[in-house]
Amino acid sequence: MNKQEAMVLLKNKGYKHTDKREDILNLFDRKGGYLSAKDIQIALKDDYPGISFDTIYRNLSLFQDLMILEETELDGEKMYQFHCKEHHHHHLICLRCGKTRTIDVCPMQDLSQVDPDFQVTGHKFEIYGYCKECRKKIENEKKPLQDSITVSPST
Amino acid sequence: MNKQEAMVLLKNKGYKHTDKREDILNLFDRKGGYLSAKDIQIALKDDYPGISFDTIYRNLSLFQDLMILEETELDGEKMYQFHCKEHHHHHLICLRCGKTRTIDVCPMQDLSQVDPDFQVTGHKFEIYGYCKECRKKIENEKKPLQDSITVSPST
DNA sequence: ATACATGCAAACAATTTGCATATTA
DNA sequence: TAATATGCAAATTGTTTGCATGTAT
Repeated sequence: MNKQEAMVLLKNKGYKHTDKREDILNLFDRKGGYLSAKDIQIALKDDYPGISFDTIYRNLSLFQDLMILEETELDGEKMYQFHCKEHHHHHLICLRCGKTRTIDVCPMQDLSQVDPDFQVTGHKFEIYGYCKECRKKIENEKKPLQDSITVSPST
Repeated sequence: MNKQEAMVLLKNKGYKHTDKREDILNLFDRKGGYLSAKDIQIALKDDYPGISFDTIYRNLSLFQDLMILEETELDGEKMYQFHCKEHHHHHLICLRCGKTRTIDVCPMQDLSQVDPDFQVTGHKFEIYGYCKECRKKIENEKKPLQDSITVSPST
């Protein structure tokens, strides 16, 4: 799913076009990763200084109902990204920027016989860490400190 | 970790013995699965009608700090169970009763080379569903309805 | 007696809702 | 204009905190 498809879907379903709605979808299109309600509020602050969380939440939950977005919960916060209906997969999730990278391996494939008495209804497999870009940024933030350490290499 | 060990640990660390603390640990010992703060409050209602959530939360978070309990987040609620430090593993989690069953398979073992640029710091793999006991209970709840359906098998 | 534990009330953060108003089709 | 979207304010839920009091050591 992407912004274009989402806009068409909304129109077909009779939902109205609004700038905020479009811009929220734009954010997801540009970002290509998970965003929280707060992320959206911050990102739209310039264009819509007074945008209310109600609107954001209402739209997120509408988008979720329409399968435009999919949700996960990260550290107590709901995060959304475009729904990928093409095939079942999981994600690497960057804890700093929220960007995700698809991994096609699903651990369930190897687990057909874990426990025949347990009726499986769902599963969650997520890998957390830091993406290449964020690793660089983290390194740069550390630099000044690291230098002073590197100067005195041993005791 | 179990109640006995936890009590010893608490004493050694200088924390005081209280009935509530012990009974909370008893709950985890008896249950052997995830419990939420609310679960605990309900379970202790008879013995401590006025038990406050503060106390429950404070103890849960103390227990977590001391590695007595481990936490997961299920549907926006924090859930706790005894911490298993013996070996890395994952869980089948019953969505009805919270009981867990260990599975020793870890999908990370097969994923050494997913993305060399992504620095992995953690992962989550949980399988959700219904345990044997809860499946039975769910069946029984459905029974009356099922009977009336079974009487007229076809059109 | 002293330190730690608890209850109370209040604060918090994330999210949701009712209702009046504003906006799109 | 008719239906949908938004803002406002207030409610809800899960959780945390300050402070006075209570209790285990």
